[in-house]
Amino acid sequence: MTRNLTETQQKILQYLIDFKEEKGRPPSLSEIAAEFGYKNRSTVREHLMALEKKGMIKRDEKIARGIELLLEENMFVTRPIIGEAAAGSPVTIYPGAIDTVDLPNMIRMPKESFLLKVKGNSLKDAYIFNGDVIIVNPNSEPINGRIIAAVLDDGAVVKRYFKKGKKIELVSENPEFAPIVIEETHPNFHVVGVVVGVYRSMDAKTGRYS
Amino acid sequence: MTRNLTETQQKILQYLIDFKEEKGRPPSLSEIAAEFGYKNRSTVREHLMALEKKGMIKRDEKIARGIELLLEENMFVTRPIIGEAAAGSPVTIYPGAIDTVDLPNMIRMPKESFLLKVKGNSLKDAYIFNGDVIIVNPNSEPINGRIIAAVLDDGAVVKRYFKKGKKIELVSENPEFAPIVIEETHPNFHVVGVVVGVYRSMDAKTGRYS
DNA sequence: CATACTACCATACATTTGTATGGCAAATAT
DNA sequence: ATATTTGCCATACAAATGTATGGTAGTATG
Repeated sequence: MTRNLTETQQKILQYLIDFKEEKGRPPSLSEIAAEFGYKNRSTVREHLMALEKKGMIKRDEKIARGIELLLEENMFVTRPIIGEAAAGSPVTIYPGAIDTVDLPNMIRMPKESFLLKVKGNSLKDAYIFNGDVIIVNPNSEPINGRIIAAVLDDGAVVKRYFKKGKKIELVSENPEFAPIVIEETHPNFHVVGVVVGVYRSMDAKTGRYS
Repeated sequence: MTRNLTETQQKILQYLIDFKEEKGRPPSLSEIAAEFGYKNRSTVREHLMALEKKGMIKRDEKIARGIELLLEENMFVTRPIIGEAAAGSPVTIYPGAIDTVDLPNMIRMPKESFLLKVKGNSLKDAYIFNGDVIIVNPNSEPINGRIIAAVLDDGAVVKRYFKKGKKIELVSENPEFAPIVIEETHPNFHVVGVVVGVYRSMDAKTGRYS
């Protein structure tokens, strides 16, 4: 029966997802009503029943906040990749999502973090390869020796970070590229975040990237 | 004030985590009481207040299921690794967790999947290295060419899977190891799951694994 | 035109849920 | 030995929450 959702239903479903993501629990009928300006919980209930009928949620009747999101049962969740990163030559980070990657359900983005898809094999000495997805956490402080993503002048770089006095050294994993040394106060340098992990999907038929 | 938790408090905290993991929402006082055989919600409330005082949870007072797990606010969530896997030589998968890995918060296990830590560099031709964590999905059907984890006789193998007629060929990424060929009906062969991804934490100071 | 669906409201009701206070027994600390 | 903490219970209460039924309006659908 999974017909298309009406506009209202879509908005409510989105709210259910966002609310749960943020607060860690589903909203109550009252909370949904307040969000959408409904003066009545019954209205909300009807929408929820519609969403249930269409297979988007499962309601635990009689139970407070008994809303289960069936979307989350999927094994894979599609997440946006907001740019591409290469080690040697800077690559622009696009403002919007340019690509998506299917991450296992277990992989859920904290709102702050984002993904970059690695282009080329210039990071191979750090065991990061073409097509890998790096997880960047913008809230981590850069620590000497950690791999960071940064904006430098006209593009983005992914390099190992070393702060030495008032100078910052950005070292590529690939010895072919000489370290970049800049002043701490460099006007067009901004650390985007620390690379906290690498994820590689095994979806590809071969699992190889060459 | 984060003193050590009493035994009861630990059990309740664990229940909060498990419940939320499974049902997608925190439990109510009644549900906790039922679980532990308390005839009274006040008892539960006292334990929750103790947990809050000790900084383990945050309660949204007056709100149904207003229990926030402060553990989950952390950027990293500790997940159990249930075994170690090498490409060449089979390694036992232990029944319980033998080790843990800190995954970014974004990485949350679907109940079905599990993690294996890779030992040695024998999978290096698949760009999987010592210390990497592979994500195994037991519900995926093995497809020719995919890397699978399987139990063979006395241990576990992680190899590329090829089914050719009534024979199954398990190919190591490392050419030093000859392919294993078994009958489809081999009594002690069981596919554990398909390797759907690889995760590598960048926690290590250097980010290198050698 | 009649029918069905969507979207909202009002009112009423029963449960669930969290809160509050007081009491009791056993273990632990001073 | 006396106080404190821990762990549990009983009872009562108020608010939050989900349910139920009936009503109005607009818009599609046949």
